[in-house]
Amino acid sequence: MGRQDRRTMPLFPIGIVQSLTDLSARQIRYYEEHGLIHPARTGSNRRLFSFEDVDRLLEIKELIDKGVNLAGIKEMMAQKEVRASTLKSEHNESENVKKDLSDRELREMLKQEIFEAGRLNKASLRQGELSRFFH
Amino acid sequence: MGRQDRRTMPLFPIGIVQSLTDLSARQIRYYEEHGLIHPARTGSNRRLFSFEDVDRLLEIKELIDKGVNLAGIKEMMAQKEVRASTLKSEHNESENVKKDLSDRELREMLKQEIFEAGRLNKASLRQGELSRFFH
DNA sequence: CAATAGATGTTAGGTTTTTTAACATATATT
DNA sequence: AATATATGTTAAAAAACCTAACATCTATTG
Repeated sequence: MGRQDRRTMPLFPIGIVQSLTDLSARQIRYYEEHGLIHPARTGSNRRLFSFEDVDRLLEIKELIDKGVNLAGIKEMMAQKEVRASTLKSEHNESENVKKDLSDRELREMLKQEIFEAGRLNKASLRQGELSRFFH
Repeated sequence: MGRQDRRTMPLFPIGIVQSLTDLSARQIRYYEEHGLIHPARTGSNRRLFSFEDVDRLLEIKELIDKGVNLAGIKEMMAQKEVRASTLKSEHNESENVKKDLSDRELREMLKQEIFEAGRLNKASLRQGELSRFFH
């Protein structure tokens, strides 16, 4: 939960996001207009982007560079969403299993999870996604 | 090196830092004026704060809340600096030692380092420092 | 080929944020 | 009582951001 908050916490105004993604403000707003991203807003209507938003923009940019049009990108994002929630529900199943384990086993699994987190972190640096880069 | 860049990369305008730290802009600028933080500037002279800067501000805030005055905080920061560079040079020594190890040993140490990174991460969540929170 | 749709650039006018500098205030120290 | 410290408040200018409109370029389609 905490980790999700961090990925989705609104932090960056559009200017920072421009320099982070090398996209123009026009492009960023256009992608929002077409539902590819959903940045938060401040009380005074400024856009505020999370790490997750910036990640999505970087993915969008890559696909744009490959010649994929917005419809295609939208579709790919949607499919990715499906895959993610599938994985999540699978993960939840294994979480339920955990409920029946002994303390010792739990501690062992926790150690392993922390280790895996670190390992994944390292591995993901290669694919240039920002929030992973920053986590 | 990459990790250092991430901690020190200028990302946040002062407005975000205000909401992140619950300090007033006046306070933040005053602390800069007195050398407690050194935020970067954009080409157009706006302050841009890194995770490290925000961390420092959170530390400053804690000390302020404890009644420490700026001179005291400055001193504590300086001492902390000394401790950090001591640790760093110690770390460098152990890095030098590594140069003479076998591949197998190197791989083992790397695993251990990654694990430690994860462990430290967890532990530090309690003390409310932002960049650790986000790493 | 002409018309249309998609993606981005550019411009204009208005609002918000940030900056520095100055002055005000409250509290602690001398 | 005077001074120093820390912060608030205000003003004016510069920069960033907002929406909306119009322009341009490219690809597709009739």
